Amino acid sequence: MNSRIQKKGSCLNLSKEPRCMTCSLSSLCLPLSLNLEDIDQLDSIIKRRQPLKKGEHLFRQGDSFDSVYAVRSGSLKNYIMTNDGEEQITNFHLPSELIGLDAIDCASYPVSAKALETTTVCEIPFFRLQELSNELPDLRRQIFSCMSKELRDDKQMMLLLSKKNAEERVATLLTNLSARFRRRGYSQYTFRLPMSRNEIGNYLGLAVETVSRVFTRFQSKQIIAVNGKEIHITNRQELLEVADLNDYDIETGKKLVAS
Amino acid sequence: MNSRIQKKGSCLNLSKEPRCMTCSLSSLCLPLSLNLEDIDQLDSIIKRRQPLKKGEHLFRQGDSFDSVYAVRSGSLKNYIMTNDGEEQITNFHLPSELIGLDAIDCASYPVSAKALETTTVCEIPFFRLQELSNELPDLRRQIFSCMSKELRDDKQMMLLLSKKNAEERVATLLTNLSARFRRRGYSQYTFRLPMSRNEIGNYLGLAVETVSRVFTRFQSKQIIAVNGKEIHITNRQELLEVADLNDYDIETGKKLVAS
DNA sequence: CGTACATTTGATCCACTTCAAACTCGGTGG
DNA sequence: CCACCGAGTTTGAAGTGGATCAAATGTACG
Repeated sequence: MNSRIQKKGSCLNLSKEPRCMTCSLSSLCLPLSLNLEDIDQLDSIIKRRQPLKKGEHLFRQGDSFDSVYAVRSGSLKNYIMTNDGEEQITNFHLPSELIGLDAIDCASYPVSAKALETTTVCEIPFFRLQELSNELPDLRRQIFSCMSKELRDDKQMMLLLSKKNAEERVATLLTNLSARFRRRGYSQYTFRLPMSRNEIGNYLGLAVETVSRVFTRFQSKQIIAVNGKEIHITNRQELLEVADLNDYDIETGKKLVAS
Repeated sequence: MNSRIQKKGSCLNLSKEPRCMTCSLSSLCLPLSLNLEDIDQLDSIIKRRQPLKKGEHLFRQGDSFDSVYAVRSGSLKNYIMTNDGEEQITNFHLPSELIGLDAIDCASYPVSAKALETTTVCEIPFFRLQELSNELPDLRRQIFSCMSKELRDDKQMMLLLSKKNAEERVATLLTNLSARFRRRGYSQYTFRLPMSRNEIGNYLGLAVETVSRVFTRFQSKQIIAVNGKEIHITNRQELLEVADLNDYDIETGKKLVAS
């Protein structure tokens, strides 16, 4: 049995001196198409951090910007503040995902990042990443690529917030999380939500109560099984259909959403 | 009277061989902190295009990606399609603004871009921009900067769609357009909306009728004066307040939006 | 094992949507 | 020159999805 057999997702490199090359996330983090030599260089600039406890901030809106982060384990939320102190969650981050790219031309972070659970991250000092990216076109391309993907995700989020009803929103989130867990090597059918119902509602532009009711409705329709934060997707096909374009009520055939 | 006196906004360089250095938008477009030598190089890769007529596409979702564009005059909308053929407008673009950065790591454009009126653009072939940005760290930084700004704007849009009511949404859009016109050298108080009420509603996640009603309400409150697409901002202060956090009804003191 | 907090469930309310119809305005052809 | 057309816009009236309010239930944790 060789090291290739290790279960994905459970093989985080937790040694004292972790290195990008041996990190189990390397194929995901920064999805790097760098050659090994380049990875060595990237490795040399990455700083490890003490794990964050649930509720701790990685950084706050307004903090001076100096690093991008890659999530190694756990999860975080990004949020911005309205003038009257409400928060609006703009993203959730799971392992292998990058945080802080939207600050790249700023003196300070435009959003806050807070741990949803115990979380470890790799810190990538930006000024050094930038120096290094001057020499490595592939690395540069990867950074562009990450930002560009985030832009596209944002547009999808606008569509969701602007056009989708409550069921479609929740179904879209579950579908999305499922795909991300899968990509990390976890089950796409059974997973644990790292965020509270409140945070789901905040993110999706819904009241907590509505999120809860949709979960209940999905359960009675046998689409998912819910136990607290544990989710099991029972009928993936149906969930996908609800997420994408459930314009007509299945029972009545009546139109639910305007054109 | 010297050339400095020209009215800003009406001094677009329309000669046969326009150059970035002499373009009146140069201080805005790509907000370039490049030195003159660099500008010459940028200039050499920019292609000019036939003006687009109202309703024509600059590119469509799915078209192969090869250029970013800077708007020289006129305006465009970006939109994505839902599975059932509805459109969701994700952005409006006024002169000096860049289009297409969200495609940077894609083979094809993830959104469509359509002219709202007669529109001229500068085409910047991306492969050449990328080549050139390899040599010019400042240019590279500007591209990052533009993408990063768009990311931040997107988060604000999510907040709008998720938390703001109809009046706040419309006020936010007007405030935003006002600032952008101002930045281009036009009046921040009097301007012409390049988009229809329908497009405003689509963008803001509201029904056309709601947009129209808010306009009427703002007029009766003396916040703006509307004549078709012509907008005059009568009470800027009030408009800003409505845009930012009008949580309580001015008349009744009753809470309008949940916390 | 009890207190605080998260989630669920029920009942009511309301901002916005939907449906319907009138109106405005630029263009166009008789 | 004006009647007419169609698209865009406004206005009115009614309906509804989700928010809000209220309260019960479930759950984590010191």
